[in-house]
Amino acid sequence: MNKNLAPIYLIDGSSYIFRAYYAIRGLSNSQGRPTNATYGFTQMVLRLLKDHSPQYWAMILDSKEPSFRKQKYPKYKANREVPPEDLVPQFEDVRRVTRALNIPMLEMPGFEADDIIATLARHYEKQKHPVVIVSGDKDLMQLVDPQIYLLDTMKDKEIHEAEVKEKFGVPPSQVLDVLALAGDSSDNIPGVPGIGPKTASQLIAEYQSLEGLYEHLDEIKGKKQENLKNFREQAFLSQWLVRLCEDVPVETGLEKYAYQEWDVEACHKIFSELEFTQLLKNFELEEKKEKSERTSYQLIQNEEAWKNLLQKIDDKKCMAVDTETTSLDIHQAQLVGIAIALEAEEAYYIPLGHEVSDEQLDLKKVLSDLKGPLEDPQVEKYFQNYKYDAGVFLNYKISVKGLKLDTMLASYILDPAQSHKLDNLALKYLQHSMISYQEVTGEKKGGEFKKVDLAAATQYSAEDADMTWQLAKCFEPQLSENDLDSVLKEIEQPLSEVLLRMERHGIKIDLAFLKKLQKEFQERILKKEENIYALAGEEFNIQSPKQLGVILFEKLELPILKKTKTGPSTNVEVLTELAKSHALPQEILDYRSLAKLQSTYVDALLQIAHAETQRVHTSFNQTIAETGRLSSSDPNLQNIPIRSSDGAKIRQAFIAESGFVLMSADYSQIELRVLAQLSQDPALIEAFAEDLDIHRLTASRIFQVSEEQVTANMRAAGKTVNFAVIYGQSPFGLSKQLGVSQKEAKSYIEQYFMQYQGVKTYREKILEGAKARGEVRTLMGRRRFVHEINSGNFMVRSNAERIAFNTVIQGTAADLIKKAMIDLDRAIMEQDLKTRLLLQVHDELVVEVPQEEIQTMESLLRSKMEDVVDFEIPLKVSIAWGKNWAEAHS
DNA sequence: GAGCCCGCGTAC
DNA sequence: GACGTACGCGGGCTCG
Repeated sequence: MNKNLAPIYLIDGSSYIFRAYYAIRGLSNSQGRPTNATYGFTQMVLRLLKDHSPQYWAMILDSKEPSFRKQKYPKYKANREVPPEDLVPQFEDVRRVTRALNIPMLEMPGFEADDIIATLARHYEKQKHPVVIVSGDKDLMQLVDPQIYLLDTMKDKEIHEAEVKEKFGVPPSQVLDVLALAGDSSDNIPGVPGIGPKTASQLIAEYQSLEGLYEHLDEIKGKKQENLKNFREQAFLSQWLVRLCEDVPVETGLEKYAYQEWDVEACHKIFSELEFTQLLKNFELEEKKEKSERTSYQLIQNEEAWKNLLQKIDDKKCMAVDTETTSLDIHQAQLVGIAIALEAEEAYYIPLGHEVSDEQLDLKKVLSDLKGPLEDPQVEKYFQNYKYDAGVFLNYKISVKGLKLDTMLASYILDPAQSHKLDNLALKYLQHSMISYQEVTGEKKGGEFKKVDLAAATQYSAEDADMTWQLAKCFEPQLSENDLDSVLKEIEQPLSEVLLRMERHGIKIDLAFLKKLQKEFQERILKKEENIYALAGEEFNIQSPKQLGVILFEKLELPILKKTKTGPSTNVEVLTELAKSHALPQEILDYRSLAKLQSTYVDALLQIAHAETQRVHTSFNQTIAETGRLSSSDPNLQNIPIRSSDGAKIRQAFIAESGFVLMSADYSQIELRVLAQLSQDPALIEAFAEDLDIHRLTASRIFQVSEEQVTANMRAAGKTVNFAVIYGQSPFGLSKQLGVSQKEAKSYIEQYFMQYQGVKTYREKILEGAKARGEVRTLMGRRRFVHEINSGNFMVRSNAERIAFNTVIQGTAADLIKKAMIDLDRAIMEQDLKTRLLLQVHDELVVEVPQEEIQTMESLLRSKMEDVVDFEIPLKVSIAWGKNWAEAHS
């Protein structure tokens, strides 16, 4: 191939439309217009453009008119005659996209796309101009030669002569006859009965061609010969059908296929119509520069401008605020600048720490001027992620008050499943595509904002504040229309202030103890490792399920009990079973649990604890869990081990400051109590009213024995079933967990609902409401959409039903503890106590209490948690304390 | 080397 | 296919 010339790319558009249609299912815009094929097609073209930047190209499509093949042989492609109903309108969309992208488009009545491709390919081949056929279609492989190859963009594969030979066993020139002989049921190419692709390849490889084969028909044995003889005509008809026409009357001047820039306006129009939002975003990058010049954000660089801005803030008493800092880690973050919006499209940027020679106001001066309004609750504020910006200001001893609305929290409350990032929200709710941080810092990653020049920084940062303002104005009516005001204003927003304090305070780690533990674990891990290598007879990476699989299932020939997507499973369940027949699996299990504790907890905590203070500062994420729970990360302190004895050692490393204790308050069975209250099931209500052992009660009811007759095993089963109900577990899942038959598990579930009729009707009521409204709500009005609840697919629907029911229970429990945190925090502030809230673990609060406040806090925790709502069902809290977290569990 | 998915395991 | 909600580790693959 002549590598000095830019090849011409001939795109087999029609085949891509079909491939995209079948590969992507169920994509449509909000009007229900199908877009799957168009989307896949467009993606392919853009990918081609990005990866190969063709200088010459053409989009070749099938004509709507029947081809010459069809006229001679009506059955040809008969089963493809009527394309699926939801594909039909997409043919025109594909043409519009092609026109918008300014790709030369070719179609010719009476010919198929393949014929046009063959014509052009042969034409340029003769001129020694390289050709790339963009297609995965095997019929086109007959065209491959030194000057021509196929590019399958979906598989990202180039098909040259060698690949063709590998696939068909013959060179490209003979592919035609292999295809003819083998036939193709999807195109109604008859071929010869009894001869498939394999046999066809062999025969053509041996006799070079169809003609050659028939000359030597006598050499073929048995049934094959008979079929070849009987279907000779059909074989040559097939050959005619498969052979591509190479003289379609099309334009061949190369200049006609030269690349041209796309039509931005047309692209914008069609992509908006089809709602290709991601693509739109790319296109809007183009327009953005103009736009950002139009909206004039103001750079505040001198005293006069600053005084003016302060005056305006004082007049309006309402602003959106955003900070730029040196780090996302709040403990490192130093201010680089502050952006303030006072109206839609009216925003200001105050640079304070840029590394430029331009004039900047003095940081101290600006902060001392701004402290008043920021701390004034009468000056209303909008933030995107208040917790972060307020934390930054707290680094400068400014305690922000007057949070009116946090757009991130509002987004979470409106739809917890959506993205809550500012740029995504601006695109979705304001149809505005924002400048990205990367664009502004001009670096792939880790770009530093303080190095950005002031003009660019103003455009970027003021836009953040502007969008925050505009989104807040957009969300306010939506929140009240959907009765979501109170959960935002009374739960999430106040909570974010509590969480900010918790995160900043952190929890103390006994580093010396943890280092000893690290050493102990390390030694035990090494010993296990030696045992494992001895038992396996070789060294391998124990942490690689793949390598472990080879040892267990190939070398030792242990049975494969379960498979994952990628190979045999080696999880606890499997290894526990295998441990009965071999010593190695148990050793692996022991190794794994130690290695897990070591890497996930011991190493990580030592790594992340601040050396001077010995404290770790988790992030409590408020907008992640779709049920309304919090999540914790960096590090995650909501999954510190408790069950195993080694795991519990890790809890000992969480300690109180000297003179303090750690106190933990646990809600007892909060979710079951919520279930009892919401369902009003009489048996559950009575059980909790009398403080019975609920798991024992459930056991006695599902096993139909008296409570005294319930054994420890039965109680354990009762407990499992109680949880199974909350999670919506199926008989299959329950049976696996309990180790009983599916039939048995099914009877437990049935018994449960029989015995607790109130729960049964309540569940039905929730599902009914969910089906009618497409959403569920918690006690405090927190909403979660469950669109899939009306799906025709059993599995999808069942999943939605589990989500619906579980969300009401789990989410209500989350509401309760969140409210308790707010109440508790308020009481601590009002009474000016030294106690600090440190952690929340879904149904548990951990506080650090000075010795002299132990009694006070025990009763305060109890009252704030137990009295958080007025239920008929009593809420019960168990409290314990000690010098570390392990001791703080009773 | 960064970024992502997978398998696995920890919590409630 | 089968239990709701999370986070994060190490392995291993892809891509630049």
